[in-house]
Amino acid sequence: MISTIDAVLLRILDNQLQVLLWQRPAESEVFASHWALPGGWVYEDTDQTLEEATCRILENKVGLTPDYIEQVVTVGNNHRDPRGWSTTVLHLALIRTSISSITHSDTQWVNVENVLERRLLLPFDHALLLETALERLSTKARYSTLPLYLAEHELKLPELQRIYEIVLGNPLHKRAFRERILSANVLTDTGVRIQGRGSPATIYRYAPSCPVMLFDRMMQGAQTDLSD
Amino acid sequence: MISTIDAVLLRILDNQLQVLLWQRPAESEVFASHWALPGGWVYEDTDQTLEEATCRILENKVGLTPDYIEQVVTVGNNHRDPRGWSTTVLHLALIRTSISSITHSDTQWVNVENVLERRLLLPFDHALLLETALERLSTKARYSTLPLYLAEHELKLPELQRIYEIVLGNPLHKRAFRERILSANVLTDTGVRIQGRGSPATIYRYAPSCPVMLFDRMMQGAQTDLSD
DNA sequence: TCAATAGTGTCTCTAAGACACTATGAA
DNA sequence: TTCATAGTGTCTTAGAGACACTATTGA
Repeated sequence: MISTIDAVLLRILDNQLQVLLWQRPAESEVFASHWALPGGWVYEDTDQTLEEATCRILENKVGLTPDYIEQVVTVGNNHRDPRGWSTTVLHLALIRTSISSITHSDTQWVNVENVLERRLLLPFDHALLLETALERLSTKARYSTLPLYLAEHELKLPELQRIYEIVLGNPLHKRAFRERILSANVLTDTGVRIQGRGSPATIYRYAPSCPVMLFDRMMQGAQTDLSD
Repeated sequence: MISTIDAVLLRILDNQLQVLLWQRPAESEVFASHWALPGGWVYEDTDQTLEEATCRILENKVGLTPDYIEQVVTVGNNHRDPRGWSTTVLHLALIRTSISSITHSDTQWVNVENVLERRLLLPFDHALLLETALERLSTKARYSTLPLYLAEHELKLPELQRIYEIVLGNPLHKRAFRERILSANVLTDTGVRIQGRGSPATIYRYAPSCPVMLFDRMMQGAQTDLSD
């Protein structure tokens, strides 16, 4: 049995979700040189656990250490790989933009839209895997602080709201959003105020190791098109 | 690599959650004749998908076809099986009591408490797997109609409330519970009223194939000890 | 001065929680 | 008649959604 690990590693750039793709080696038996989700085999001799294997693959093949990794689902069947029965453990990984750029040369960040709208075709069932991981992210964004892992350690609330809106695909109410996030008690006011185009914004900080906090209501988002 | 599927199959009897255990063969290399979670290998020649393999294993080894099966997590590491690296895809399965009894002779239903309180020791990491599956069930019970799959197709609302309370481990408010469940529109009033000790209860019916409906608030349960 | 941005005040609405109440029928 | 059980009425509460408002500062 072919047994692999795949990762959907996401970041936010220019108000868009981007996924990291990895170029399959030119000597691959199938889909040679195609751009795919980064993945690899478990090395039973050196990896103690699946989690360890996932970290190793991301560090070695891609060169990144994401702030957050979560197992999404395991897909196994006899048609996803032309070579025969194949199983993959799919992971969702999030990284903040500021540390996302130093990757290996056989990788590139692409807007997820390009894959979703079939402008960029991925091998195997990787498009479906991407969709599954994105669905997990947007579902959790409705009731948790998970998208915080896409933000910098020091951030402005409007920035974080924008991240949520990108992940959810719809606008949010500024008032409700602020109350919600601040009530989770993961952000501390640094006291710094940053001046931009308008009124100065408060800079908050979150602990890199802070847990994902859960709310007990889902956010629906705004019906109207106003986010402020 | 040893790659298996395991299932936590649950039912409710006598106001208790029960899990189905399966006796490992006497000739097993490890944990021979021990009671364990039912599981088995994927047969790449005959199983088309992981889901198919899961159903086959439950039908062949146990003799049951659960109403609901969901993948929970995949656990892989080098210490869960004394023989070496081992991966298992854990599933949560629910079955209604009335069809749960005709099982193979090398199986038995036991109260989950016996495992959780270490009165009954399971081999490998099966106790941990059981806890993981139970946590998934109780988490989902807080915001979905999932526990309906533990109930009969025709049921009284107080019965269903009791099932939720067993799964959640705490009492619920009758008023809020009724509104919630009925608002999900999965139950239809059969018009039948059943008389028991007290006032006659309305019999509702759910479609065997009805989807798990999600609420957008979590149920907290009652602080006080009243459920009616 | 004006436009863009951050942030607050406050009203409504919905569903959960709290609790008392009525209705029914077996023991 | 009593009491266990099913089911309803209605108030409170918390938080999301709606929307208007003030405050600050760069262009």
